[in-house]
Amino acid sequence: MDEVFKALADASRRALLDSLHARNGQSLSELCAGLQLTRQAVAKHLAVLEQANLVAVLWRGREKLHFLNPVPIHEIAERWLGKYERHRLRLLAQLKQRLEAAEGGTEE
Amino acid sequence: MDEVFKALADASRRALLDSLHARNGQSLSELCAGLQLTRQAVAKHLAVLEQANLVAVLWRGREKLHFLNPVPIHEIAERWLGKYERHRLRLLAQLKQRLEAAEGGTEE
DNA sequence: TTTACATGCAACCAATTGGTTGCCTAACAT
DNA sequence: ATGTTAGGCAACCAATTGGTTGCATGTAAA
Repeated sequence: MDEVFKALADASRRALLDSLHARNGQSLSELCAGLQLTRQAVAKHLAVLEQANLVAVLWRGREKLHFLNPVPIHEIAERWLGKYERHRLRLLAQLKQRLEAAEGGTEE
Repeated sequence: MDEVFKALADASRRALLDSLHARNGQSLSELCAGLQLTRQAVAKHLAVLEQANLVAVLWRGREKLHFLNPVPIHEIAERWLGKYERHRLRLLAQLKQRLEAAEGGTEE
């Protein structure tokens, strides 16, 4: 669990997760495109994500395909949010979403 | 949002959140007990948590009381769980299971 | 077989980070 | 007024981390 948090702490790694979300099962070289990083750097990041069980890999020939695993992320919330709190916060988030949709603001 | 991930990346800081989750509104000195760290180290960690809006502060006299703010944590879950839908999550879990089975299943 | 492609491994470097020590300020208590 | 308690600020150090370059390995294509 410790490794999940460390894996998520880096913006490049979160970008990799985003990329995999957009298109799952990409190879290392494919993931390199658009990230202006060395292949080796990306490979290191992917290794961290694998270690944290956030990414699963499948070898096909000489290609290493990467797949997302969102399960550990879900487990994070379980730690500090009580059951009722979770429900309450979900309602708040939905309200916030609707308000932002009405204003057109998209923010990270 | 970036600061939330970095704040959560450290085990001591997560322990502080755990402590606040167990008993909310503790002062700095109270939070120091049990963490075998210097007061200054704990103060630094709390500053990071404040910066990330994971902890809210209330001054009472010369004491600084700390409160856990669960909203950013919830937003993390909302983000990734919203993006990566649940049914794909199950497919991936199954895929990973099959991969590990085919690989010889060396468990850690 | 030869060539090109996809990835792994290792050494190395700079920047960040977690932690310490030392000193300073502010609010109580006596 | 004086001492004590709660906390802040700054300099410094060691360990970690993100990134690079260079070379090695395995797989597919010509």
